[in-house]
Amino acid sequence: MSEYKFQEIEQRWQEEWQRTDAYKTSNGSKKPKYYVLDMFPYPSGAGLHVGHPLGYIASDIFSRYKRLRGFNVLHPMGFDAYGLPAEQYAIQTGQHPEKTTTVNIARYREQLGKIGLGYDWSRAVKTCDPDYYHWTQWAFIEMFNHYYDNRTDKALPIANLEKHLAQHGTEGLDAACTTELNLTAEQWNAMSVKEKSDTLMNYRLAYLADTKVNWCPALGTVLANDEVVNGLSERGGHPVEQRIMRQWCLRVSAYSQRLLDGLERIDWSDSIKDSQRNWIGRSEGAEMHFMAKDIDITIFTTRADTVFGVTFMVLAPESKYVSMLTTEEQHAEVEQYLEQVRHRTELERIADKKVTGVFTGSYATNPLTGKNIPIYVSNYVLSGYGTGAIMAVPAHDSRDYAFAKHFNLPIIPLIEGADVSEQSFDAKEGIMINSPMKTDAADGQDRLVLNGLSVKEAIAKTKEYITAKGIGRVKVNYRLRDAIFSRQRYWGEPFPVYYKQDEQGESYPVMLPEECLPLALPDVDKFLPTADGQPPLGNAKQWAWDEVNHKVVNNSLIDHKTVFPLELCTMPGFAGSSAYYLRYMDPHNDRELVSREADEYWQQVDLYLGGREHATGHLIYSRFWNKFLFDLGLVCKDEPFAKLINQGMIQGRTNYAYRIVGTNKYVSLGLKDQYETQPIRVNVNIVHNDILDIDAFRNWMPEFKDAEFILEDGNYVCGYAVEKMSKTFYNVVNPDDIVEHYGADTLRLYEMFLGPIEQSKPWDTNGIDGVHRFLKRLWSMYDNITDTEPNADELKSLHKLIKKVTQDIEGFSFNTSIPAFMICQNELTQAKCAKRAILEPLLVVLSPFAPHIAEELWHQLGHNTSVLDAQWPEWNEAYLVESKVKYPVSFNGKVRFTLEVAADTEAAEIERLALNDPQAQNWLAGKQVKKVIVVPKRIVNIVI
RNA sequence: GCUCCGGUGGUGGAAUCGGUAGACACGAGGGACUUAAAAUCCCUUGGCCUCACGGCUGUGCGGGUUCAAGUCCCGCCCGGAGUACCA
Repeated sequence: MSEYKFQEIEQRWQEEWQRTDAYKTSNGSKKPKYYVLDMFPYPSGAGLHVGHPLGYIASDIFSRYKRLRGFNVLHPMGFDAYGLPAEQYAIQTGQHPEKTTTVNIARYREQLGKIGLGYDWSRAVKTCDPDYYHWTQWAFIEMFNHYYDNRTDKALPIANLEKHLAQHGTEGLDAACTTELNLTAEQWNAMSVKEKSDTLMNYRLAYLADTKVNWCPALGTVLANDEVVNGLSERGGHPVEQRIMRQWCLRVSAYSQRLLDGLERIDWSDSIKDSQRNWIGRSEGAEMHFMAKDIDITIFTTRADTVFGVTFMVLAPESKYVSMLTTEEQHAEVEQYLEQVRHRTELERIADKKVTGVFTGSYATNPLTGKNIPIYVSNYVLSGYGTGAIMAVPAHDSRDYAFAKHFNLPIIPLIEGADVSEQSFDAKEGIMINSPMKTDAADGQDRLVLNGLSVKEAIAKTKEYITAKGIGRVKVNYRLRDAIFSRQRYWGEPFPVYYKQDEQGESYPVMLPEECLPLALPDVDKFLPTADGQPPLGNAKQWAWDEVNHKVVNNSLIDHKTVFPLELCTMPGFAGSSAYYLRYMDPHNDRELVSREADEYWQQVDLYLGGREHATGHLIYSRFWNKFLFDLGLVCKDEPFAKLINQGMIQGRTNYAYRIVGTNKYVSLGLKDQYETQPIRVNVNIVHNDILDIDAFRNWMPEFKDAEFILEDGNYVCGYAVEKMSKTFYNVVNPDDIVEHYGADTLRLYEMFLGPIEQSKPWDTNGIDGVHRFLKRLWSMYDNITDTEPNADELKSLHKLIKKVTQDIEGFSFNTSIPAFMICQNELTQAKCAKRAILEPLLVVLSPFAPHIAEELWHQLGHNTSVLDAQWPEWNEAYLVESKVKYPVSFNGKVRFTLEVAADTEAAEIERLALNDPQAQNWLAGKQVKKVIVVPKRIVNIVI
């Protein structure tokens, strides 16, 4: 019996596949296409751990399956090469991030290759490659040159807008914008270059604006909302504070509704669609106008029905109304409050739920009751949502309630039975009362009366009323904010932007001509910000744009006439990852992002695999970016990813040893309660099945050199806990080690066997031997192959397997295929079967999971073409069926039979077969059959 | 708080449309081979009762629908994930 030499087999086939370009995909093919994509990794210095390949293995299985099914499969891989760790490393060591990144990428490719993942590396992209970011910069320029037209619901050239403004001003314009403008054509035409530039910024899809940003002092850069978690930076966990800065932004919010609607048409998990819906945060409500003397304060509310319970108003500290409404007497107090708010970091704001606020001194008139109500400023109102001003209804909003209690403001309940003595009644249900209130002036005509209506009816009626009276209008609001696109970092895509000055010396941005792209990232001697606080690109000496000669020149030549300074910020991480899936379709095209032919051939990603942590980041930005390119007519699908699967995270399984306090003695898990112990994390790589390798432990670190042990049954048993996989917990398992020990095929099978792909689970090698044994047994089956015709049992076993595996792969539940292989193998071993007609198709269905062993055995069976190009076998239902009664069970006066019959057998036929079966008749002997119930799945219940 | 997902043996997890609950694997126990060990193979393995045949019970808890419920419905408990002054 020959030995299963997996190392030799795997190395040989990996080299062979590489030599023959086995995974190269062509764009022109008569076969139907299928595009499988993994979220490309950031190549970190730590290399891959066993958690990373989970999704890659799954997508690899799926691509191989699709290929065997006759599809032309695109399965590329690349690298999201810009990122903070390489830059932080550069700051510490002076090593150029490009160098670090190149080394890390080489390491990743080697590791991925060892797992036998079949990527077409000729299509690989990396985001830091100028040939790649050429198209990131290009897309940015296009966004700058477009605005969003709400009428046609698409992006249009900014030139159209300029023409409109020149002819009609803002009259008749319905475009996504930062603030609603009211301009006449004359006003527009009279503007200076700089003024026009500023005005257009209000509409451009990529625009420069002073915005409140998340500033992270430790990282020296701003962060997008999705990069801030609980007031700390996602990377590094540093505190983040609010600052007003001039930044490039993308008008993602213009696409809110389309991003929402698109979710209906794509096959993503409910949970991730839900996250996106939540993040976009559509809410239907009403805008209403409250007058404070001659100042019109517009508010947004979803509870128009509660307008009779408004007892005060609140403005966000950043609201433009604050300065307009603050009275002389209140001025000092308001200023002090604003100052206090300004100095708080995001984290402090989240942690501190204390009610704060200040009275402006002004009053507004409730447009429905005519009553005067005080206007406050408080940071519980956000400037970025709605209009930055609210009508406060303390009886029915918990935040307003807390504020009213604190400042002793009246609380008027508006819903029958609502007890508001202790807390507000926030539920949107009940019958309205006090609307209008008894104290309201009775003008007798056309008044809004809500009493007796349900909340829902009252909202509708109020909206109708305020619209008719011109007090307000129906309005939809979105929580989704525009993406801040500038980062004060070195290691990112440079903006293709330079700054000119007008006659007054005011600067405004100008895009580089598209034919001058890519604008390459310049060299710097230091990766830190400059002494005067400029971003790291401020250190570059060659960073000025010669407008005449179209080239980057030395900064000393800047004269603001023909040579201008270039933008010092770089783009954020999501810039490069937003359209990379398009580039794989046509990676070497130097004239466009993707050719029309390539785009029309590949269309969109059919299957996308990645972690769910990108739900509100990358997966929103990509959809936005793609929709924009779709509007421009450059891509043919308005959604980038037809189907999305989120693989779960593999957590670490940390092993613990228990040191007896104050000694260098360690007690086994089962005995530890007899001592006072202190748990110590042990390197998982010196523990097998929770049993510690004592010699390895002594050699692990000097402090354990003389360690003594109290054993149970001759072994030292470790405890365990599930934690994040991390170097500091000594629980990182490197896939290379597993590959060396068990082989790539075992690793692949085992990762799939661990559980459902979408579920997070700890890495636990305790079961890996079982999977490895399966492969060894399988290997030994191929020692004696005969050409004998298979019998019915063998065919049934094989076809059961084909059916199961086919359905599993289609349904993406690979974990249940592994048992199917084991069962089949078990059945065949019992049948002493080594028949070619059985084992050949078996190899084909196994090959996506364990490609190396399948390829080796395939060749041993005499094939001289790769198993990659075999044909996926179809199962034959006829082999699976025998008509016989199984499992007669009696209970509660019934006899139940399961019949194995063909799937399309009629109910009457099933009943006949059941009653005529000899085994069934034996059971029914001497009993009166009262009723026969035939239910789906060929189950027969006979009531006696 | 809100939204979503989940709760099945000692463990990871199976169970398609409501139809034999616990597949498969690990672990554990027993056995074969071996001087011995490793490797390999075989048997047992939810709980309770029984020499056995077999029976009872059992999918977080309490109800319900159904010939039939891990699965569907109602009400709880517990765990996980996401999100949060979003008016």
